[in-house]
Amino acid sequence: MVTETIQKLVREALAKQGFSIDEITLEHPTELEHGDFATNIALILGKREGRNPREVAEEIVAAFGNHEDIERIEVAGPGFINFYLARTFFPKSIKEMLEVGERWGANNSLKGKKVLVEHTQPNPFKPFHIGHLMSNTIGESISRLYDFTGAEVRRANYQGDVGLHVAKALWGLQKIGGDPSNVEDIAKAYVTGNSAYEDEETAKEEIVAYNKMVYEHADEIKEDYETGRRVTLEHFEELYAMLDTKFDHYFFESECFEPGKTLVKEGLTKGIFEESEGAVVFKGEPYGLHTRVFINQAGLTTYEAKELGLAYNKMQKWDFDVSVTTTAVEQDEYFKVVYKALSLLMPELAKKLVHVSHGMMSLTGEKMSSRKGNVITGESLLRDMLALATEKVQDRDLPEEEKESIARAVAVAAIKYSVLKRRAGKNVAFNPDEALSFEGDSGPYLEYSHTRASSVLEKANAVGVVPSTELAPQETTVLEKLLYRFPEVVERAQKEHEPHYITTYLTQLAAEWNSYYAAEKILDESVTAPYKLALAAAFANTMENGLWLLGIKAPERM
RNA sequence: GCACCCGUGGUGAAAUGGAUAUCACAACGGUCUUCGGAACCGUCAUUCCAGGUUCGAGUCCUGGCGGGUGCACCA
Repeated sequence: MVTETIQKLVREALAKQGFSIDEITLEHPTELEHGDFATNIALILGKREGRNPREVAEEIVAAFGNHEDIERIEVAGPGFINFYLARTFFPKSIKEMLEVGERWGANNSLKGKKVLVEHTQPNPFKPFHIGHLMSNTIGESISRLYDFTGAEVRRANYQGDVGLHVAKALWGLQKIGGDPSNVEDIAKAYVTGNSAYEDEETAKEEIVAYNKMVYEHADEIKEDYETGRRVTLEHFEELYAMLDTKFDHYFFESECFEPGKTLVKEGLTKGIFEESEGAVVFKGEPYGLHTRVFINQAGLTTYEAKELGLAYNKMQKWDFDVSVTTTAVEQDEYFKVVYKALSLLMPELAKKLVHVSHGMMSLTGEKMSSRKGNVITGESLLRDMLALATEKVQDRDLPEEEKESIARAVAVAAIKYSVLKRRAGKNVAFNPDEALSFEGDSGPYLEYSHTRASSVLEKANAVGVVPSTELAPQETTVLEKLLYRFPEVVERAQKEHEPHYITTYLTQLAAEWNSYYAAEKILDESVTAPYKLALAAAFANTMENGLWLLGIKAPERM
């Protein structure tokens, strides 16, 4: 990359002038007029040597060697050194991105590594709620970012198929005479069971008894349990397909309590855990954390112990190098405690685990499902968005089947974009009206920008114009100045587990493309038409890859 | 009470300790609807408060104020 070229030149110039510095940071100035890259080394050196930073900058610049990719170097402001890339650099970069195609933006930083990404974690017998939608969106995007490092990536799902929620649903099914093979009945049964558990003492006792039966796999509930579990899990698969996610591994709580218990017992003999009030706990206080129960007084493993079991099971299943888990921020403190305990038990394993949290989504605008008096779940949100997107494409002159896939792509883009446009840990105020306006700052806006480029490419194909980077216009466009940065953005997003860098970049890129598109006619029969077409192709390629990283499809038309 | 996260135009967001804080929505005013108007161009408006560190602070530190989340047998 050019960054390495510049770094090297800086190092050489510094050596020539007798300066030394550990790290050379390069950044893109906010203002494009300030150049393509800038470094603040002169400010640091000036401070260290007690000299005027501008003077130091001038000396460094004077020692610079020439390079074909660099047109000029300037000292600016308090002592920044600004680099302006040569015109010839840009056509080269466009050529390269077109050649790389599908993997444009990818790198090989983790080639040969195995990365497991756990996300979504819905529970059988319970609705797929908005938190699951967020975890799915972020988890899938992180998976794809890792894919772009050259690592082998597998997606894992961890689901609670035992526990009180299951008991509530099974008890509820009995109560309302529901059909365990019907997901809607199960949803109703869960609501019934849940409120009965809160309000009625006898119901509560019965549900607790059901819970015991669930753990014991008792004959009385066996059939309903298995049917309900299978049906709800199958139902989730439909949602995953809509969201364009697939899982390679499924882990269940019912498989995790045994190994979890074993680990805790082992830790107890090593003094990592201790007994307290009849339970087995991990004291987090010495580490600035809090105490949590791993095995309760009844001798049952809690979620904490199962988490340890899960980590163990994952490792058994696939010997990964990194395992990322995405959950809601509510679990931040919980994860700190569990990982601390694990780091004492199995330090090698604990080192490989990363927890990424996402914020909570709140809905504004009180629309859609809430009108019908239902609770808004992740599923209902998805379906409502789909219905509205379908309405939107209705009047397009396209085959029905294509309209359907476009509506799906648009609905998913609207939701995913609003989740991925901000830092992962921040709460999302989702406004369906805004996301559905499909204007400006939105997923469909990005998709639309892409279809405009596709459309030009199609037209060019029809009239026989072929993209070429040979004859470039004199002036470098802002579009070109943004396009070559894509791999840097990808790298940063992956390292920080922050897909929103991609979203922000793509939005800026799309705005620039639309602006260019409005100002320039591409197929104008001039000698530079093939170059402008190459720009359109490079934009389409970058947008497609970028959207893919967000888990969003880029239709050819919409 | 303690801990963690967060406070940026009217609204939703962005910003690697850098240069004049960047976008979008809303509002207002425009655009030969050309290769697709789900677009483009323009106007308007912002870092919670008080100290501190720094050549330089939305960003780091201390103290307030406001919001969210978590703190023993739920997941």
